[in-house]
Amino acid sequence: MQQGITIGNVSQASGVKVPTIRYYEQIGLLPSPPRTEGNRRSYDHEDLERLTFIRHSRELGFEINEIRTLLSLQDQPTVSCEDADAIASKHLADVKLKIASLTALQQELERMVEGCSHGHVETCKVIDILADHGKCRFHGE
Amino acid sequence: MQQGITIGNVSQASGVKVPTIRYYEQIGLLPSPPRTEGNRRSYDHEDLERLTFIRHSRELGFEINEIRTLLSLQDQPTVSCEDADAIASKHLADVKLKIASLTALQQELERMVEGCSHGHVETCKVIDILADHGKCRFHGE
DNA sequence: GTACATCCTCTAGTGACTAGAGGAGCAAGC
DNA sequence: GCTTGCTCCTCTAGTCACTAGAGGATGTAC
Repeated sequence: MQQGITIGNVSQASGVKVPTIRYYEQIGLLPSPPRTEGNRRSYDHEDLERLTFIRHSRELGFEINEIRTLLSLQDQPTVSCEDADAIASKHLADVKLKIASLTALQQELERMVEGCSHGHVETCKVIDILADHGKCRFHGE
Repeated sequence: MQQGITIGNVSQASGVKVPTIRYYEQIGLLPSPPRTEGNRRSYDHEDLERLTFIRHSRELGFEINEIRTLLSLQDQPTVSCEDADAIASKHLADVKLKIASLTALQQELERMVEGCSHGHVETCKVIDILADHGKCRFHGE
């Protein structure tokens, strides 16, 4: 006789906000749980694990559709994990690119801020660099 | 007798797409240019500079509202550049945080991908780490 | 004159939520 | 039993910075 977990409790336990949980149900990422007599959602331990999986994946920057694939893979333990590996590898490559781009950006911003004369806008390096792309060393993305 | 630049040309020159230029006009980031007899937008060199400023700022990750402030600062050259400096400094701090977070994430993803057995999902590190937050060393953001 | 490119306006869609309205259910204290 | 206050329900609309597409007008090259 296992009684269900309320959405509030599953939210606390998983770290996913209540409206977000309902949103995940709406888009089919989380199965619709049974309801109580009073029409409240009633979750079990498996739902909590699934939500934790989702939250963790989101934290790691995976998109909802990638998570959809990862979740369906998790449900089929005997399948080859090639797909999961591909998703993670692609994601890793993206992250590396982003770090490189942000590092270049950081240098440019530092140059801007350090160059700030703390005087008038006329002589401000911040505005100056933004206005004239030629003075900028950042050409990332 | 200076004749106006078409939206297509100003788009090419600035690197901002045509619909985006119209969008910027709609939200009041770029002033509405005069129109030709045939109702086409007619830009001048100043508009091009402004657009370049916007594009560059967006590339550097500034938000539209920050750009609004930076642009209005640019228009008042005798004002103190404190505000511009504050915006850039805050942005720099954000970027540094993001780099730190992404670097932790990168390590975690590398651990996932390297640990992949290239076998079945059952023994796949990728799925394993996502499912069990305790096995993950990434607690960033 | 006829293709074809470019332009116009307008509405709606994207991703991943978040906010708010308006109402119902439930547990605790009096 | 009754009130208070919390959690829950559904639904719609808003966020950010664009992007896509419909349906039509204008401009230009041959």
